[in-house]
Amino acid sequence: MPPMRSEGALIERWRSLLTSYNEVAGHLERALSDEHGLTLSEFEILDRLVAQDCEKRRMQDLAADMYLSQSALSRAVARLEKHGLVARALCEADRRGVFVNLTEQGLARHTAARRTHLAILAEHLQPA
Amino acid sequence: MPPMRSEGALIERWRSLLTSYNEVAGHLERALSDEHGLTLSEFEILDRLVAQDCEKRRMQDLAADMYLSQSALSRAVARLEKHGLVARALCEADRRGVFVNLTEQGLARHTAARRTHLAILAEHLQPA
DNA sequence: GTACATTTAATGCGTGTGCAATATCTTGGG
DNA sequence: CCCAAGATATTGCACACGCATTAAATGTAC
Repeated sequence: MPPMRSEGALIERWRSLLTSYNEVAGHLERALSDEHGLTLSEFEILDRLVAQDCEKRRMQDLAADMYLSQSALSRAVARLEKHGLVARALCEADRRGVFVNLTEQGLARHTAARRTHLAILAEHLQPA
Repeated sequence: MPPMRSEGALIERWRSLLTSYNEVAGHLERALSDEHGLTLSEFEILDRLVAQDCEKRRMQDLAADMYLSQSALSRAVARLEKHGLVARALCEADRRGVFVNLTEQGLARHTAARRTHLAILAEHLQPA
């Protein structure tokens, strides 16, 4: 059996994580939605697209370092495309794959939203 | 302007929080649902009911130290009641209020689910 | 005592999510 | 060449959530 003494600490850390996450995520989602019309997931996708190099923009590559399920990612990208922030393109080398490319609008939106993002983090993410 | 040097660290801490949360919450929700038919929120409600003293079981008191919105809490409690795990009772002193009481079944379900909860935390919650 | 504001919980509604099933394409074996 | 197995992305479906609204009870001012 695992040591009993660690259970309390384990739960405490989880509660702390849960509280911190919900505090920050709540404010972040509201702010991103109200000020920029973006879901947190949508912002995270844009954030990865501006950072990653061009070769790594297929759906599966996005999915690989995100927390979203395959279907949620697919729909989030569909929403972004519908609003003109990304463009999907067939991958010619492997026609099963789909490339996701940032548009000018998408880059601009991310740049604007990034300010809000940082402001909310500075305000609500505990320093330790 | 805030110091630029802190921005990177801020984002890094947020990313870390996001990753940890989703890792643990994902496994936790699956396990609680598959093995005990409980949502994470429902388990958290039960968990608070077994811990709090009798005077603090009104909806608003539950809401006070939870991350859920008022409506989400209301519906979660409704689900728990529908499955016989809690019972709602009118508060006679202030007939707007609603008391939430754990049933025998609710206590038993929590006891069982708690094992799963701890096991998942031990397995997926990073030690630091 | 009646009218208005406040508090408390429930409900209508739209939406983002995960799971399972599906569609399309690629790869490997015969 | 063809067909089964695997990989990749999308879609059907049920559901938990938040926001805004509503319903009911309490409190307050006149």
